[in-house]
Amino acid sequence: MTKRPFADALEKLRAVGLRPTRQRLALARLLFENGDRHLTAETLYEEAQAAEIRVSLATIYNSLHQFTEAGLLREVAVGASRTYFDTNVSDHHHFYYEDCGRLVDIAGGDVTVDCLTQAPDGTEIARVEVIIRVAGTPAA
Amino acid sequence: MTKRPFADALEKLRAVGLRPTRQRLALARLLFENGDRHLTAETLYEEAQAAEIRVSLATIYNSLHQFTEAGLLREVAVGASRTYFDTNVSDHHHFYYEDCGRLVDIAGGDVTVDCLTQAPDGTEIARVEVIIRVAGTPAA
DNA sequence: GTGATTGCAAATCTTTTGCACTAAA
DNA sequence: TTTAGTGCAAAAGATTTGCAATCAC
Repeated sequence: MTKRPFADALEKLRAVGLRPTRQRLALARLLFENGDRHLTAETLYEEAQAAEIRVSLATIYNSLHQFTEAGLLREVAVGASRTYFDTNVSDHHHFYYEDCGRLVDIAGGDVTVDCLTQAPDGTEIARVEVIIRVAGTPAA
Repeated sequence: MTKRPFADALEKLRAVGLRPTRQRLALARLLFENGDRHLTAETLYEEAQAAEIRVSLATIYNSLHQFTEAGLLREVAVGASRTYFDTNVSDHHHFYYEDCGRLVDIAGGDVTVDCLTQAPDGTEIARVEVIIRVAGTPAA
């Protein structure tokens, strides 16, 4: 990590043109100071409460979407029950542990996808998403 | 298709041990008589109403899940807004048109996935799901 | 008959929205 | 000051649940 957590979060927000409010700064620190993470709005909300950060659930949702739009987060679609956000925005894929609902990154280079079928005219590929669904729970 | 739609639906339900009620038979016919389809509970409900089939939304949900558990349908996770069900249960993947929300099958053989990372001990791969997200709307 | 299935309406859960209040520039 | 951002509480949308009525066997 870094030794200037506050300054880093500030810079991160400024870089994408988001006004660095108290809430956004605090959430950015929770999100980005602890390496690659996968979390839901509810998870982040609980973390914020545990850290005594005063922020509403509505603001959590707002921030998650703004961060995503700004490219600081990525949405991962695993199912219809809730939305996961990934702090790792580099090109990579996921294991999804169906029994515990956990997501685990697979490094981008470790998965190769070859598709013989073209996207139709007038369209272009936005992203290729691979989810490897796993039964059972990882030891970790 | 076939020339015995009713008998086929009946057989399909019997084969998986689901009691062939009026509702399940009618839904099975809607689902399986028209080739490969991707639909949501709401979509199927509207179709049923259009076809003058008396069935409640709760029963639609029940049936979709029972059919899925029985292996007659497959759930496709594209996002958190709603659940899609696919009548094609063979090994294949999907294009997802983000602008119109449509799913299109990609034949199983047309996508190759190579993963160098193993699933952890004590777990096993249930399914590999590839979704190619496409911006724009297909001509069709 | 008897247990499975259905329909309805209410409940639940996640996410969004409207709007008055607060804070950043 | 001026505009963007926040919190609250209500609304919305998808799905589930409880339970009495109905149906398949």
